[in-house]
Amino acid sequence: MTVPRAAKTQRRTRIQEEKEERILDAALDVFSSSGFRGATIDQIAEAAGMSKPNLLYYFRTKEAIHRTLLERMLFTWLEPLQAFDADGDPETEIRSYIRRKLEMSRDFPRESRLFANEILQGAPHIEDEINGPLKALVDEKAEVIRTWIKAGKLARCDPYHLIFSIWATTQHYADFDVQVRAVLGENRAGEGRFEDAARFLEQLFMRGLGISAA
Amino acid sequence: MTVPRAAKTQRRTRIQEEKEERILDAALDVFSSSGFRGATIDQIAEAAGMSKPNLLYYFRTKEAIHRTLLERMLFTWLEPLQAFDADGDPETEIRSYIRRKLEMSRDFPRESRLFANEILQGAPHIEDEINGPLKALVDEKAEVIRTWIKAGKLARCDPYHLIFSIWATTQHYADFDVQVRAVLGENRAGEGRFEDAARFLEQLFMRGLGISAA
DNA sequence: GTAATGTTTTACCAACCGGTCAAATTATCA
DNA sequence: TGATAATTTGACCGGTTGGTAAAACATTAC
Repeated sequence: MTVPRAAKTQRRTRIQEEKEERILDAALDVFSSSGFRGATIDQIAEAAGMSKPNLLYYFRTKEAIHRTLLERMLFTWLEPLQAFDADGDPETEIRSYIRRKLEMSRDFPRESRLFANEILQGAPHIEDEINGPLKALVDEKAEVIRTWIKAGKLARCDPYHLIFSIWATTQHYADFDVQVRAVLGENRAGEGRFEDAARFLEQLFMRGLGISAA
Repeated sequence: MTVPRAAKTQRRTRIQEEKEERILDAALDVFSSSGFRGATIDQIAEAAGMSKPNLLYYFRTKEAIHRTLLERMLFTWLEPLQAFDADGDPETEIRSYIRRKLEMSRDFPRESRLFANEILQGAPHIEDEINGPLKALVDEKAEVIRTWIKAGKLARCDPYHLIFSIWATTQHYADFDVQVRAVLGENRAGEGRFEDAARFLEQLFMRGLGISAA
């Protein structure tokens, strides 16, 4: 008996902590490469090195694992945009935003793919977050960009599509990694590809937005 | 008896033609929003308005449907890049490439998502196409871009990352449609969003690549 | 019209899926 | 140490899944 399944808000054993972490890590592997429906508990359990019932002792359902992963991911995912500072100057802010997003694609590709999978399938599990907090945050930062434009610090452009294009270009290196590697070939697909991408994107956006050339 | 299942290269009945088309259309719906593993034959059959065994009379396996869709899609998908003309001038070529890719995101979002799903999951079914024809095509066009740069018609930049960034920004409007709509809100998420995107992207790339301002 | 061919349906199967249960095992702590 | 609570396991269940078999039904060609 004893129903500590997935923690009762308090009192988490060392084992609980450890196993839950292992499950989430394994689940991130599986969900990010198969989507929610395509993933099976057995796959996750095997990747985590435990039996299915044992896994279900820590997370009651497949959805519970998925939900936990999405919550964690969303937080870190939006952090770089949070950092966007209205008082900073556009060049620094945009340049470092691109850089941070690119670093996230490099260091957390599975999280990026988890998110991509979720959105691709219509965001059934994070509809509220998308329509609520995420939209609010983007609205806020779009306003910041607009003030920069009004102050003549930035070429006139649609701030929403600017944000979309930064998301798209940076996340591409995580979500379409297989394609990027294949196209670049063995010589150029090493870790250096992120440096190359950073150089290209910074130039593109700096010049494209009428900021001093890169 | 009679084993015409999925066509014996010749002699296709009107009914065959018609039903296969209906199946592929339904399958595109399902695969593009659930991925290969997440899709079920039953879902496809229901969407196509026929029984599962009936569907399996036309396509022997789930994989056969998926393979057919991917083949068709890849052809149309790469066509715009094919059109990239070395003798044209960079401004026209790049501008119309962006425009065509954006139109494809608008008119064939399901195809875009089918492709995105496949790449996200590691491209298990189109590995060969990616490493072969696709890479070759990109290599060829990257060379075209390089000659433009050498001729001083374009700012110096990495042609591969240029192509990636066009792919990423345009396909974003199909693959991340749910997010785009949510962020833009009801007022600005109408069909006009593609016009806005086109305007923004053309400006970004034209200026970013050192071509006359948009 | 009838025979051959093409199409659809009903019934079915074995494997897999998410999840439960109760018993067995292990860790914790007084 | 022993009692108690935490963890792990194997056996199991009902529903779903990809796919088959065979017969009923429809269409076409002669």
